[in-house]
Amino acid sequence: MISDVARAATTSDVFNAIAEPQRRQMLVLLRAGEWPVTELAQELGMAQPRASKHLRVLREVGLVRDRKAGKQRLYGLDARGLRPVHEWTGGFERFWAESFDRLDAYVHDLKQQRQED
Amino acid sequence: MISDVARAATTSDVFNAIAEPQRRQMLVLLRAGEWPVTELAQELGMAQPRASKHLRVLREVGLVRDRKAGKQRLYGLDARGLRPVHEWTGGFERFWAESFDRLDAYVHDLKQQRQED
DNA sequence: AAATCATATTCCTATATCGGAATACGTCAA
DNA sequence: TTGACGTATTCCGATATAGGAATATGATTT
Repeated sequence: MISDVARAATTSDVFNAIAEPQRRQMLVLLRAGEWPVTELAQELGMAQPRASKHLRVLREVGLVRDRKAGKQRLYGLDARGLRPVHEWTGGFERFWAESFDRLDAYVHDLKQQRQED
Repeated sequence: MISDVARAATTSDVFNAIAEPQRRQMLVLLRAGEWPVTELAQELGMAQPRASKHLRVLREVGLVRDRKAGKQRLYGLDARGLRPVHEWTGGFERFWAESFDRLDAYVHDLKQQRQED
């Protein structure tokens, strides 16, 4: 009996995929073009199996595509999946400008509060 | 001896904080203004402790601020932390337009390849 | 102080992940 | 076929979470 409780969504969505710093680095490198696993690994200073695992996650969420190229396997970027993330955060754009004022007010209130304690 | 290996970064950064769907929903609700925990929980159909835990994560990464309001504690949005995410994904903007073409070509190649197998 | 309402925390369990090491798999060349 | 090279997978171990339930903490009112 496999309980479905505990950890809801997993690495199978883009938000989770890019939550890992090293995977983000990989995506950045891939903007320059296609890379074989080994070179990516070397560039990022990680062992090859580790690179392969991260690439697998990226592939599973569709951020990366691979194709055979002789002995090698070249990984390439498919950035379309990042668009929803960009748009989601974009929905907060007007707030992070606002936040400054609001925050100032907030901090001000806090100080008042402290003095009153 | 606490090994530092295993899971690199944790919930202590924004990317991870927003990797959780429910936390994203919270942030969206918070755009409408400040909310007490209980109402947020109810709106999202989750128990109060759960909401508190998620809010704690959001607070720790700075996406949310709270202030006392009588018996209640009102949570408010501080969207500034989302800006880096927006900008990071924005760095791929020109690629997700491109991707269509590149992908078409890719898929085309794939078909060729399959036929040759 | 006691009761009450609002929120945070703790304890426990199930699972998800990351990393390393070893190894399996695939492909090309001799 | 056998090497050799490039890449993926499997098998650990350690840790990070998420959720639930129960409980502790805070603040307000009577």
